[in-house]
Amino acid sequence: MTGPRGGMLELAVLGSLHETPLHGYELRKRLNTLLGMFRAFSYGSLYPCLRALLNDGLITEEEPPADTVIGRRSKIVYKLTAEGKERLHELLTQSGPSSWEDESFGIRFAFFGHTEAEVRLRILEGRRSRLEERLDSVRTALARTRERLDSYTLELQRHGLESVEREVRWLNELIDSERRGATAREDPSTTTEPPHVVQDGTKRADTPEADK
Amino acid sequence: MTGPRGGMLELAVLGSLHETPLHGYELRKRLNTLLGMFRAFSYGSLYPCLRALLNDGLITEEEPPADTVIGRRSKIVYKLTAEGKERLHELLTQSGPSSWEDESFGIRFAFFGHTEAEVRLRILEGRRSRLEERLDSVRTALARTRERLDSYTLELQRHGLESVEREVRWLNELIDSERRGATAREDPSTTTEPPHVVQDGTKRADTPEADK
DNA sequence: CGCAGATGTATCGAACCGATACATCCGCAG
DNA sequence: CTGCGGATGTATCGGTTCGATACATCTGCG
Repeated sequence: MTGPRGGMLELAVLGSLHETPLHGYELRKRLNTLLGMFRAFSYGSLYPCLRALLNDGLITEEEPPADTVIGRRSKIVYKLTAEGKERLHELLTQSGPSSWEDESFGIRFAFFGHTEAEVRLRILEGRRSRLEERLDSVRTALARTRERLDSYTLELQRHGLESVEREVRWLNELIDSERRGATAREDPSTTTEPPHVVQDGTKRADTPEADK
Repeated sequence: MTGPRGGMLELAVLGSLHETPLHGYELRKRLNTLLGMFRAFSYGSLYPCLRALLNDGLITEEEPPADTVIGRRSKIVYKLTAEGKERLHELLTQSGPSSWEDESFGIRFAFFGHTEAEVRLRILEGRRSRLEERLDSVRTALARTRERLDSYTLELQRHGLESVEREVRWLNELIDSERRGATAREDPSTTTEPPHVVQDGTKRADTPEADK
């Protein structure tokens, strides 16, 4: 009812504004830098989202400094409200299937610094089983139709599989790293320190509740 | 006005139906197998697209065999019309910026077997410069904000960069391969032979036609 | 028999993109 | 000083696709 606010943009915006107040243009740049190669939001979604968040009282326009010329209004700087912070915390606590899909995972990961260790682990494992599930289905489909595909299609499959296998290895390292760092100490006061990434080959632990 | 037909689904559907007539359900499976890990269309886009294509006369419902029970109508098998083939050829000839974006490239590549060598090369090179452009912008942005990012964000950036660099290397190999094979001989009559694509070790020659 | 799971067709709202349109600010060449 | 191009900045519109859902049929199996 209140506008476009079910997607990942909400988290992305609230998460960004949590650091410091920003206006739309800057917000977009920050966001797309933050997400690197994973995602790039456009104004076509950003501005409607800002309006909806404003409308719901999760963000407000920041007061301009008093020395501003009266009739002038150019930048519109947004900042989080108390309700916005609450909502952000709520979003960062969740770890449903919507956290480890392709479009969402990068965003969740980008805010791992503000996410509880337990949630981080669930998301990483969820992402991993999602990918392994996909690997399975593609591999079996490939085995059944092997000789019917032309070389280009085959090459596409091969590259795709390799890429995903690579991401799974990456996730394994991250999960190992999380587990090692997790039980070490319990200090919720400081901003959660990421346990630095170490490498190891194939690790296989069971995963929490795959799909649906 | 004719419905959802500007996207990649049109090419995907026409390209798939070019091989053999199919009904929706099977079409989707074929498509998602074809595209491997790159993409997965849903019914929510597939059926509207089929309706639009039908509406435009690019595909038709295939006549059921005469021995079908009268009142029964379950599967709806679609096949390409002459106009559809024409349109497909038109789509396969184009090579605009829309060919090398993330969502489109995989689909274009999947049908390289039916694409002219020159077009293939343009698409591969377009994709490559698109990715390099992105690498540049992320790398410079990273250099400017290096110390402001937490470890998780940094790790995300690192992984993203590595993935894209990997894809660029892949493209380089493909482009080399295309160029080598291109000037070798000139035979437009036969279905375009892919120039020596990387082979994979696993041979699985059995499994005689289990699918229907 | 009955029922679970694959097959099969279909729709709706929500999310997001790409293009586009403007307006303002600022450095700098003429 | 002027004007002009490019970055900054706000905003919308149409169109594509997803995710969830609904429902009907066919098929193997205990």
